Amino acid sequence: MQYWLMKSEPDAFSIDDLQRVKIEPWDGVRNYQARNMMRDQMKKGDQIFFYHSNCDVPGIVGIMQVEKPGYLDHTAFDPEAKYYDPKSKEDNPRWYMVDVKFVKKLKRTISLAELKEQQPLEEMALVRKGNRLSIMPVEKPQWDYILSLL
DNA sequence: GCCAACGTTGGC
DNA sequence: GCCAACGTTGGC
Repeated sequence: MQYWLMKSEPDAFSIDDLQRVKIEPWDGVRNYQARNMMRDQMKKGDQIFFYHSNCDVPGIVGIMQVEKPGYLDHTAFDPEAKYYDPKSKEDNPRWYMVDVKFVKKLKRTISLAELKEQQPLEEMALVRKGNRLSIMPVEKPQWDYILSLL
């Protein structure tokens, strides 16, 4: 069992959206590090923090889990799609995604500001300056510590 | 292989 | 809306 954190802009797709649809293909990721984690490392049942970025109060808002491990992100082949990538070919696909499933919404947002105050979390990529990775692994002790803040 | 230019992310 | 920090692209 591994633990992860995935970012989404709530204007585009929020924890409430996930609660409504239950299962969502996490498409549109166009970053190689994130791609590699989805394609090679994420397993069904892995637990994931849902993080709201680019909003009034950025932070962790819920928990989801991997429902379907890495598979082709077909939206890269579609010229009409927002994240169309003409360099991703069907015979040599470049991008992958996973399906995620709603687990729960936290009773409050654990804000980035609060996370930055936590000494046990200072090694987390999330709180490091300039971090832009939209998917990152979370260590089990960090996962437990964050939940203990609730 | 270097690096300038450009585009994107995301906090503030 | 600004801008720092990155990642990508493409000329050389």
